[in-house]
Amino acid sequence: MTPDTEKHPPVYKNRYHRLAVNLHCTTSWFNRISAAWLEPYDLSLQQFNVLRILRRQHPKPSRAILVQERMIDRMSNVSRLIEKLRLKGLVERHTCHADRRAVDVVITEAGLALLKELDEAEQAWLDSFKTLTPEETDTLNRLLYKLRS
Amino acid sequence: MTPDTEKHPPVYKNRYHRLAVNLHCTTSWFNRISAAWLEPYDLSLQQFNVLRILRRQHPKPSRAILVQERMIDRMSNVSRLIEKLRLKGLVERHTCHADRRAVDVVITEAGLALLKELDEAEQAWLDSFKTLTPEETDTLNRLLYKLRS
DNA sequence: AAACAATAAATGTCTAAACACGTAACAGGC
DNA sequence: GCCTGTTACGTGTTTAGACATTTATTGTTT
Repeated sequence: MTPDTEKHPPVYKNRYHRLAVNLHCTTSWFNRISAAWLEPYDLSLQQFNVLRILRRQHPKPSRAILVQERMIDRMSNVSRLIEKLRLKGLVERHTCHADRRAVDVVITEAGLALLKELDEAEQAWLDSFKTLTPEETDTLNRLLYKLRS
Repeated sequence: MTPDTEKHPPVYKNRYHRLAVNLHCTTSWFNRISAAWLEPYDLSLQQFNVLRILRRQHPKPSRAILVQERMIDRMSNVSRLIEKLRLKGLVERHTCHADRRAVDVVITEAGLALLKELDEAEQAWLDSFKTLTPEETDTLNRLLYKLRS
Protein backbone atom coordinates (compact mmCIF):
# COMPACT_ATOMS: atom_id res chain seq x y z
CA MET A 1 0.00 0.00 0.00
CA THR A 2 2.57 2.53 1.06
CA PRO A 3 5.67 2.79 -1.08
CA ASP A 4 8.68 0.86 0.08
CA THR A 5 10.50 4.14 0.16
CA GLU A 6 8.92 4.56 3.55
CA LYS A 7 10.22 1.21 4.65
CA HIS A 8 13.66 1.80 3.14
CA PRO A 9 13.88 5.51 3.73
CA PRO A 10 16.66 7.52 2.22
CA VAL A 11 19.09 8.99 4.66
CA TYR A 12 17.63 12.38 5.29
CA LYS A 13 20.07 15.23 5.24
CA ASN A 14 17.96 17.23 7.65
CA ARG A 15 14.36 17.80 8.68
CA TYR A 16 13.66 19.91 5.60
CA HIS A 17 14.88 17.15 3.36
CA ARG A 18 12.65 14.79 5.22
CA LEU A 19 9.79 17.18 4.61
CA ALA A 20 10.48 17.19 0.88
CA VAL A 21 10.22 13.41 0.71
CA ASN A 22 7.23 13.48 2.98
CA LEU A 23 5.47 16.00 0.76
CA HIS A 24 6.22 13.90 -2.30
CA CYS A 25 4.63 10.88 -0.64
CA THR A 26 1.70 12.99 0.43
CA THR A 27 1.01 14.41 -3.02
CA SER A 28 1.11 10.93 -4.47
CA TRP A 29 -1.20 9.60 -1.77
CA PHE A 30 -3.59 12.52 -2.08
CA ASN A 31 -3.86 12.20 -5.84
CA ARG A 32 -4.60 8.50 -5.48
CA ILE A 33 -7.38 8.85 -2.93
CA SER A 34 -8.91 11.85 -4.70
CA ALA A 35 -9.10 10.04 -7.99
CA ALA A 36 -10.50 7.00 -6.22
CA TRP A 37 -13.42 8.74 -4.59
CA LEU A 38 -14.48 10.55 -7.75
CA GLU A 39 -13.89 7.62 -10.05
CA PRO A 40 -17.40 6.16 -9.65
CA TYR A 41 -18.82 9.48 -10.84
CA ASP A 42 -16.48 9.65 -13.81
CA LEU A 43 -15.09 13.00 -12.70
CA SER A 44 -11.57 14.20 -12.15
CA LEU A 45 -10.74 16.35 -9.14
CA GLN A 46 -10.25 19.21 -11.56
CA GLN A 47 -13.69 18.78 -13.06
CA PHE A 48 -15.24 18.50 -9.60
CA ASN A 49 -13.62 21.75 -8.58
CA VAL A 50 -14.78 23.53 -11.70
CA LEU A 51 -18.33 22.42 -11.02
CA ARG A 52 -18.07 23.81 -7.52
CA ILE A 53 -16.74 27.10 -8.83
CA LEU A 54 -19.71 27.28 -11.17
CA ARG A 55 -22.14 26.43 -8.41
CA ARG A 56 -20.79 29.21 -6.25
CA GLN A 57 -21.73 31.65 -9.03
CA HIS A 58 -25.02 30.01 -9.90
CA PRO A 59 -27.37 31.20 -11.28
CA LYS A 60 -24.95 33.78 -12.57
CA PRO A 61 -22.81 32.53 -15.43
CA SER A 62 -19.05 32.38 -15.03
CA ARG A 63 -16.65 33.36 -17.73
CA ALA A 64 -14.11 30.73 -18.63
CA ILE A 65 -11.29 32.96 -17.56
CA LEU A 66 -12.78 33.39 -14.11
CA VAL A 67 -12.95 29.63 -13.79
CA GLN A 68 -9.35 29.34 -14.86
CA GLU A 69 -8.21 31.93 -12.34
CA ARG A 70 -9.96 30.17 -9.50
CA MET A 71 -8.82 26.69 -10.36
CA ILE A 72 -6.37 25.14 -7.98
CA ASP A 73 -4.26 23.49 -10.65
CA ARG A 74 -3.74 26.21 -13.16
CA MET A 75 -4.02 25.07 -16.67
CA SER A 76 -4.37 26.46 -20.09
CA ASN A 77 -6.84 23.82 -21.12
CA VAL A 78 -9.98 25.20 -19.53
CA SER A 79 -11.67 25.13 -22.92
CA ARG A 80 -11.22 21.40 -23.24
CA LEU A 81 -12.20 20.75 -19.63
CA ILE A 82 -15.40 22.74 -19.99
CA GLU A 83 -16.14 21.00 -23.24
CA LYS A 84 -15.91 17.66 -21.47
CA LEU A 85 -18.33 18.80 -18.79
CA ARG A 86 -20.64 20.09 -21.52
CA LEU A 87 -20.60 16.74 -23.29
CA LYS A 88 -21.70 15.15 -20.05
CA GLY A 89 -24.55 17.66 -19.83
CA LEU A 90 -23.23 19.17 -16.61
CA VAL A 91 -22.67 22.69 -17.92
CA GLU A 92 -23.91 24.95 -20.67
CA ARG A 93 -21.79 27.31 -22.68
CA HIS A 94 -22.88 30.46 -24.44
CA THR A 95 -20.82 33.17 -26.02
CA CYS A 96 -21.15 36.28 -23.93
CA HIS A 97 -23.36 39.09 -25.30
CA ALA A 98 -21.37 41.92 -23.81
CA ASP A 99 -18.02 40.60 -24.99
CA ARG A 100 -18.16 38.20 -27.84
CA ARG A 101 -14.67 36.93 -27.14
CA ALA A 102 -15.77 35.65 -23.78
CA VAL A 103 -17.75 32.54 -22.94
CA ASP A 104 -20.42 32.31 -20.27
CA VAL A 105 -20.51 28.97 -18.54
CA VAL A 106 -23.43 27.88 -16.39
CA ILE A 107 -23.91 24.73 -14.41
CA THR A 108 -27.01 22.82 -15.46
CA GLU A 109 -29.67 21.21 -13.29
CA ALA A 110 -27.97 17.90 -13.96
CA GLY A 111 -24.71 19.40 -12.78
CA LEU A 112 -26.32 20.73 -9.62
CA ALA A 113 -27.93 17.37 -8.99
CA LEU A 114 -24.63 15.58 -9.39
CA LEU A 115 -22.94 17.98 -7.02
CA LYS A 116 -25.66 17.40 -4.48
CA GLU A 117 -25.07 13.67 -4.72
CA LEU A 118 -21.36 14.28 -4.39
CA ASP A 119 -21.80 16.47 -1.34
CA GLU A 120 -23.08 13.47 0.52
CA ALA A 121 -20.47 11.09 -0.81
CA GLU A 122 -17.75 13.57 -0.05
CA GLN A 123 -18.06 13.05 3.66
CA ALA A 124 -16.82 9.49 3.32
CA TRP A 125 -13.77 10.85 1.56
CA LEU A 126 -13.18 13.47 4.19
CA ASP A 127 -13.32 10.75 6.78
CA SER A 128 -9.99 9.55 5.38
CA PHE A 129 -8.53 12.46 7.28
CA LYS A 130 -10.06 11.52 10.60
CA THR A 131 -6.86 9.79 11.61
CA LEU A 132 -6.05 13.30 12.75
CA THR A 133 -7.74 14.86 15.75
CA PRO A 134 -9.53 18.19 15.24
CA GLU A 135 -6.63 20.00 16.88
CA GLU A 136 -4.07 18.25 14.70
CA THR A 137 -6.14 19.09 11.64
CA ASP A 138 -6.18 22.76 12.53
CA THR A 139 -2.44 22.69 13.10
CA LEU A 140 -1.85 20.93 9.79
CA ASN A 141 -4.03 23.46 8.00
CA ARG A 142 -2.09 26.29 9.53
CA LEU A 143 1.32 24.76 8.76
CA LEU A 144 0.51 23.88 5.17
CA TYR A 145 -0.78 27.37 4.57
CA LYS A 146 2.33 28.86 6.12
CA LEU A 147 4.56 26.52 4.12
CA ARG A 148 3.22 27.83 0.83
CA SER A 149 3.29 31.46 1.82
CA MET B 1 1.11 33.25 -7.87
CA THR B 2 -1.29 31.55 -5.53
CA PRO B 3 -4.59 30.46 -7.03
CA ASP B 4 -7.50 32.80 -6.55
CA THR B 5 -9.22 29.94 -4.83
CA GLU B 6 -7.31 31.06 -1.78
CA LYS B 7 -8.56 34.59 -2.19
CA HIS B 8 -12.13 33.47 -2.93
CA PRO B 9 -12.20 30.41 -0.73
CA PRO B 10 -15.09 28.03 -0.91
CA VAL B 11 -17.24 27.85 2.15
CA TYR B 12 -15.68 25.04 4.07
CA LYS B 13 -18.05 22.53 5.55
CA ASN B 14 -15.64 21.75 8.37
CA ARG B 15 -11.95 21.62 9.18
CA TYR B 16 -11.50 18.34 7.32
CA HIS B 17 -13.02 19.84 4.21
CA ARG B 18 -10.67 22.73 4.59
CA LEU B 19 -7.82 20.25 4.82
CA ALA B 20 -8.89 18.59 1.58
CA VAL B 21 -8.72 21.89 -0.27
CA ASN B 22 -5.51 22.78 1.48
CA LEU B 23 -3.93 19.49 0.45
CA HIS B 24 -5.03 20.03 -3.12
CA CYS B 25 -3.35 23.43 -3.15
CA THR B 26 -0.28 21.95 -1.54
CA THR B 27 0.11 19.11 -4.03
CA SER B 28 -0.24 21.56 -6.87
CA TRP B 29 2.29 23.92 -5.31
CA PHE B 30 4.72 21.13 -4.52
CA ASN B 31 4.62 19.72 -8.03
CA ARG B 32 5.30 23.17 -9.43
CA ILE B 33 8.32 23.94 -7.30
CA SER B 34 9.72 20.44 -7.68
CA ALA B 35 9.55 20.58 -11.44
CA ALA B 36 11.04 24.06 -11.37
CA TRP B 37 14.15 23.16 -9.44
CA LEU B 38 14.91 20.10 -11.55
CA GLU B 39 14.05 21.72 -14.85
CA PRO B 40 17.54 23.13 -15.49
CA TYR B 41 18.91 19.59 -15.22
CA ASP B 42 16.28 18.17 -17.55
CA LEU B 43 15.10 15.70 -14.94
CA SER B 44 11.68 14.93 -13.56
CA LEU B 45 11.19 14.36 -9.86
CA GLN B 46 10.56 10.74 -10.69
CA GLN B 47 13.82 10.39 -12.56
CA PHE B 48 15.68 12.13 -9.77
CA ASN B 49 14.26 9.71 -7.25
CA VAL B 50 15.14 6.70 -9.35
CA LEU B 51 18.72 7.92 -9.60
CA ARG B 52 18.84 8.23 -5.84
CA ILE B 53 17.48 4.73 -5.40
CA LEU B 54 20.21 3.48 -7.72
CA ARG B 55 22.87 5.40 -5.87
CA ARG B 56 21.81 3.91 -2.58
CA GLN B 57 22.52 0.48 -4.07
CA HIS B 58 25.66 1.48 -5.92
CA PRO B 59 27.91 -0.23 -6.86
CA LYS B 60 25.44 -3.08 -6.61
CA PRO B 61 22.98 -3.16 -9.49
CA SER B 62 19.27 -2.79 -8.82
CA ARG B 63 16.65 -4.84 -10.55
CA ALA B 64 13.96 -2.83 -12.26
CA ILE B 65 11.32 -4.29 -10.02
CA LEU B 66 13.17 -3.17 -6.92
CA VAL B 67 13.26 0.33 -8.33
CA GLN B 68 9.55 0.19 -9.03
CA GLU B 69 8.77 -0.97 -5.51
CA ARG B 70 10.75 1.83 -3.95
CA MET B 71 9.44 4.59 -6.15
CA ILE B 72 7.19 7.08 -4.47
CA ASP B 73 4.80 7.43 -7.37
CA ARG B 74 4.10 3.88 -8.34
CA MET B 75 3.99 3.35 -12.00
CA SER B 76 4.04 0.57 -14.47
CA ASN B 77 6.33 2.42 -16.82
CA VAL B 78 9.65 1.81 -15.10
CA SER B 79 11.02 0.33 -18.31
CA ARG B 80 10.42 3.54 -20.21
CA LEU B 81 11.72 5.71 -17.40
CA ILE B 82 14.94 3.71 -17.14
CA GLU B 83 15.30 3.81 -20.90
CA LYS B 84 15.16 7.59 -20.77
CA LEU B 85 17.86 7.72 -18.11
CA ARG B 86 19.91 5.30 -20.21
CA LEU B 87 19.63 7.52 -23.27
CA LYS B 88 21.00 10.37 -21.18
CA GLY B 89 23.91 8.14 -20.18
CA LEU B 90 22.96 8.24 -16.51
CA VAL B 91 22.36 4.53 -16.06
CA GLU B 92 23.36 1.25 -17.64
CA ARG B 93 21.12 -1.70 -18.16
CA HIS B 94 22.13 -5.35 -18.43
CA THR B 95 20.00 -8.43 -18.43
CA CYS B 96 20.62 -10.29 -15.22
CA HIS B 97 22.72 -13.46 -15.38
CA ALA B 98 20.96 -15.27 -12.59
CA ASP B 99 17.48 -14.57 -13.90
CA ARG B 100 17.26 -13.69 -17.53
CA ARG B 101 13.81 -12.19 -17.13
CA ALA B 102 15.23 -9.54 -14.85
CA VAL B 103 17.22 -6.45 -15.67
CA ASP B 104 20.11 -5.09 -13.67
CA VAL B 105 20.31 -1.33 -13.62
CA VAL B 106 23.40 0.52 -12.46
CA ILE B 107 23.98 4.22 -12.14
CA THR B 108 26.92 5.41 -14.23
CA GLU B 109 29.73 7.75 -13.28
CA ALA B 110 27.88 10.47 -15.17
CA GLY B 111 24.80 9.73 -13.12
CA LEU B 112 26.76 9.90 -9.89
CA ALA B 113 28.35 13.16 -10.97
CA LEU B 114 24.96 14.65 -11.81
CA LEU B 115 23.58 13.59 -8.45
CA LYS B 116 26.53 15.18 -6.74
CA GLU B 117 25.83 18.42 -8.54
CA LEU B 118 22.17 18.11 -7.60
CA ASP B 119 22.98 17.50 -3.96
CA GLU B 120 24.37 20.98 -3.77
CA ALA B 121 21.57 22.59 -5.75
CA GLU B 122 19.01 20.74 -3.68
CA GLN B 123 19.69 22.86 -0.66
CA ALA B 124 18.33 25.92 -2.42
CA TRP B 125 15.15 23.99 -3.06
CA LEU B 126 14.89 22.82 0.52
CA ASP B 127 15.22 26.42 1.58
CA SER B 128 11.74 26.95 0.13
CA PHE B 129 10.55 25.23 3.27
CA LYS B 130 12.38 27.52 5.63
CA THR B 131 9.27 29.60 6.10
CA LEU B 132 8.66 26.99 8.77
CA THR B 133 10.68 26.88 11.94
CA PRO B 134 12.49 23.63 12.79
CA GLU B 135 9.81 22.82 15.34
CA GLU B 136 7.00 23.47 12.89
CA THR B 137 8.77 21.31 10.32
CA ASP B 138 8.99 18.42 12.75
CA THR B 139 5.32 18.83 13.60
CA LEU B 140 4.36 18.93 9.93
CA ASN B 141 6.40 15.81 9.24
CA ARG B 142 4.68 14.03 12.05
CA LEU B 143 1.20 15.12 11.04
CA LEU B 144 1.63 14.28 7.36
CA TYR B 145 2.93 10.87 8.26
CA LYS B 146 0.02 10.30 10.60
CA LEU B 147 -2.43 11.54 8.01
CA ARG B 148 -1.41 8.87 5.54
CA SER B 149 -1.29 6.06 8.05
C1' DA C 1 9.94 -33.99 -18.77
C1' DA C 2 5.44 -31.74 -19.86
C1' DA C 3 2.04 -28.68 -18.35
C1' DC C 4 0.75 -24.98 -15.87
C1' DA C 5 1.11 -21.02 -13.16
C1' DA C 6 3.83 -17.07 -11.67
C1' DT C 7 7.13 -13.44 -12.42
C1' DA C 8 9.92 -9.47 -14.77
C1' DA C 9 9.88 -6.50 -18.37
C1' DA C 10 8.31 -4.45 -22.31
C1' DT C 11 4.75 -2.56 -25.16
C1' DG C 12 0.21 -0.66 -26.95
C1' DT C 13 -3.33 2.38 -26.19
C1' DC C 14 -5.88 5.89 -24.26
C1' DT C 15 -6.17 10.01 -21.66
C1' DA C 16 -4.53 14.20 -19.61
C1' DA C 17 -1.06 17.99 -18.82
C1' DA C 18 2.35 21.49 -20.57
C1' DC C 19 3.43 24.71 -23.66
C1' DA C 20 3.26 27.43 -27.52
C1' DC C 21 0.80 29.36 -31.03
C1' DG C 22 -3.38 30.96 -33.67
C1' DT C 23 -7.77 33.50 -34.06
C1' DA C 24 -11.33 36.44 -33.19
C1' DA C 25 -12.93 40.37 -30.62
C1' DC C 26 -12.22 44.43 -28.07
C1' DA C 27 -9.89 48.94 -26.47
C1' DG C 28 -7.30 53.00 -27.09
C1' DG C 29 -4.77 56.48 -29.74
C1' DC C 30 -4.48 59.02 -33.79
C1' DG D 1 -12.33 54.70 -39.30
C1' DC D 2 -7.65 52.55 -39.10
C1' DC D 3 -3.69 50.79 -36.69
C1' DT D 4 -1.73 48.58 -32.76
C1' DG D 5 -1.73 46.11 -28.81
C1' DT D 6 -4.32 43.30 -25.58
C1' DT D 7 -7.63 39.96 -24.12
C1' DA D 8 -10.33 35.51 -24.18
C1' DC D 9 -10.45 31.48 -25.99
C1' DG D 10 -9.38 27.60 -28.91
C1' DT D 11 -6.13 24.24 -30.95
C1' DG D 12 -1.93 21.54 -32.28
C1' DT D 13 1.78 19.11 -30.64
C1' DT D 14 4.63 16.86 -27.57
C1' DT D 15 5.21 14.37 -23.42
C1' DA D 16 4.01 11.65 -19.46
C1' DG D 17 0.80 8.68 -16.68
C1' DA D 18 -2.79 4.81 -16.18
C1' DC D 19 -4.04 0.57 -17.33
C1' DA D 20 -4.17 -3.60 -19.78
C1' DT D 21 -1.90 -6.91 -22.51
C1' DT D 22 2.12 -9.51 -24.37
C1' DT D 23 6.49 -11.97 -24.26
C1' DA D 24 10.11 -14.41 -22.29
C1' DT D 25 11.76 -16.79 -18.51
C1' DT D 26 11.43 -19.23 -14.28
C1' DG D 27 9.35 -22.20 -10.73
C1' DT D 28 6.21 -25.99 -9.51
C1' DT D 29 3.42 -29.90 -9.91
C1' DT D 30 2.61 -34.30 -11.44
